[in-house]
Amino acid sequence: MNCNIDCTADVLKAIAHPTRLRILCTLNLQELQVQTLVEKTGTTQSNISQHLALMKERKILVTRRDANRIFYRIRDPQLIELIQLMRDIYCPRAA
Amino acid sequence: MNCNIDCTADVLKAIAHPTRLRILCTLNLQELQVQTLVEKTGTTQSNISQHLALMKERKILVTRRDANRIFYRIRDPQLIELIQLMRDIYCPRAA
DNA sequence: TGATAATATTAGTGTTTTCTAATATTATGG
DNA sequence: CCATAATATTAGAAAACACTAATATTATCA
Repeated sequence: MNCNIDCTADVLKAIAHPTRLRILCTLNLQELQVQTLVEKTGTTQSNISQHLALMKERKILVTRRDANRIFYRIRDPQLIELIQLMRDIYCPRAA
Repeated sequence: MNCNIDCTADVLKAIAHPTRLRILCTLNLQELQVQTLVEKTGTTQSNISQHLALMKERKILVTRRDANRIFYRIRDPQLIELIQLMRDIYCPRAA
């Protein structure tokens, strides 16, 4: 009956934000550098960097450094399925 | 590539709260009246009522009236599986 | 009908989150 | 070493959220 409530709520909160969801959907199964995510999401570098840090802290994302670039990717690919399932149930596509 | 970002984020946000998650885990597959949820979660009636309303608005919960009691249940049972999967991936049990 | 039980709503306040702007850090190549 | 590119950090203001306390609504039953 223990649902690890606080921890689970914390992780959910970390993905429950439009910009962070957009980052996750953009990443999908590939790894991308910060600059690419900035361009694709249309917000500032600082803003993206903060959202990335938040998700990295919670082990949602992992990084790899290559020279002075940092590549981010989703640690557990199941997360994408989870998000899509949530969308299918609660946000059915219009037209 | 469309993830229905804003809608999905909104639903996720609605479940990403310790009290609301506790309500969902308490409900699980049964229906319960408000008073029962108040007792099991240990917060105030007003507080529970507000959280319930929020989840009902987003179609996460549905209600049934019986006399002057309102019974709440989770609309889509898959949600429970989703939450448990999230917990398994990100919040592995200690001990 | 009037008292009571169950639930919902509202208003206000305190806390948390989010964003922006400025600045710092790290690594590279010339 | 210096200029530059890529990323991270910080501080502060604005917005969103959550809680409490008080009150309203709805339905029952004596």
